[in-house]
Amino acid sequence: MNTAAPPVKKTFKTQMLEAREQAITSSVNRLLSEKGFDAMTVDEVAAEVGIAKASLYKHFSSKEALACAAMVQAMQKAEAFLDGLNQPTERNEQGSLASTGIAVSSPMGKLMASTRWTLQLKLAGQMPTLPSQNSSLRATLMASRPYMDGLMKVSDILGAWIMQAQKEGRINASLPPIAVLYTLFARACDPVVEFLKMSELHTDEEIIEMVMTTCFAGLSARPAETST
Amino acid sequence: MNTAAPPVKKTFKTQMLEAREQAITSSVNRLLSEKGFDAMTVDEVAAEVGIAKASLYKHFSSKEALACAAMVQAMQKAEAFLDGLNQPTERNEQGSLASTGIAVSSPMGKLMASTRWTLQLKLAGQMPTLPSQNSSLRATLMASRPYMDGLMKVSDILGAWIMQAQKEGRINASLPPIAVLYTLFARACDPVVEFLKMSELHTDEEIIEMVMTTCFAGLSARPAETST
DNA sequence: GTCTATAATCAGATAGAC
DNA sequence: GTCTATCTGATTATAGAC
Repeated sequence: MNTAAPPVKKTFKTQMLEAREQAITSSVNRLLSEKGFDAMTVDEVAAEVGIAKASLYKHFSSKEALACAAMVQAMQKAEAFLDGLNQPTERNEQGSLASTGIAVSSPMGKLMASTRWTLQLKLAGQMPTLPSQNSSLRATLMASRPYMDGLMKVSDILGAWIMQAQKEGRINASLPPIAVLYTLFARACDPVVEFLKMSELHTDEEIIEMVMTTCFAGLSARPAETST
Repeated sequence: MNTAAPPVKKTFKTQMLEAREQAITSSVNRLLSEKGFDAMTVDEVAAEVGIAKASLYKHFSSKEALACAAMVQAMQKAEAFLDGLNQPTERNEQGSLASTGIAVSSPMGKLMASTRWTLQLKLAGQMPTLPSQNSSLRATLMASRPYMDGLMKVSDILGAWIMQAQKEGRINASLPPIAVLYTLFARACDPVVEFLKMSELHTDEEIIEMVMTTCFAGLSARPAETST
């Protein structure tokens, strides 16, 4: 069948389009991470991408849609990472987290790896922070199928790990899974990371370790853990 | 001496002024807590207070100054609360926190009481949330003596408790005190509280207990605590 | 689809009467 | 000090040529 030719051309044009849009969402992602939705202006986005503002609006119908696309992309990246943790690779199967007896392949290990990944992304300035309060963006996100789909998939994966980790006695079983889930999500916009970064007293790795500690072990001193 | 009369009148006028400004900061406080600095408009503030926008500007020179006044007030309230915990009242001396052996009068007990108070205020919609990213407001706050004074006093009090609690083996001594301080401050803008509140699955008290648990005990299951 | 130029809107701030 | 009415600037969004 020679129906192959037209699709090829279409694919090329589509690829060009997607590459441009990819460049846009990438810039939006950075700006969103740096200053947040309200402080980010469409002019800045256009300037950073290197195209005219009007051209932006040919790709995205509003500032909210722009931010939404970036959030969707971030969500899909997260989903891909979580899926990767569920793939039994050699690294995942054999690794164990430093100074704990927790295997990377265990539900608890995956939760910790996910959290660490989130913090790394945030410190690298690649984690778009949605203002928990802004309503116009929230409305757009809630109405976006791709975003909500991604959010649900991520929630499902994490939720399953949380419940497994609770059964295995790793996560405090007295906490509702939803509370654990929200607490993990909240690491994506934890101001402690920024504050510690601004203080310039610690390396990124140290900051991550500290936040991981407060997140999983809490502020209280821990009695010696029972060996595993 | 009959120099008493003029001061009386002046005091009265001052009181009127302060009462009005108190009403303004109170409204700002509520709006700041509800929607944040960016989403809050000066028109809304004027409407809620019940005066014209121009009148607002007779009291405060800018939107930032408006928010700053509210933040200062909140900070002073916090300072007063912390001071109260340091006063040896009967309640403080004898109380002990439910289901733990931690005395309210101990440094750890005071830290937990402070955190609980913060969460209660937040749930009551009385905790003005400063956007960690907004720069114009941050600049104003940094330049405000009353705010910075309050911030430092609060930080000093909490910092002292933190170091004492670390010496007593209550707070994880491997965490830098500043990281602990930031982590406690962050409870004032913890999105987990809002998320859980929105889910409508839990009472305010339950939400507070969950956040207190994740904050101090962490997400991980804890082995049986050594008795105290 | 990209551009320049411009419209439209909204919100912070002010003028000037009372 | 408070008001109404207005200014000003910034920002989102679009018109129309190419």
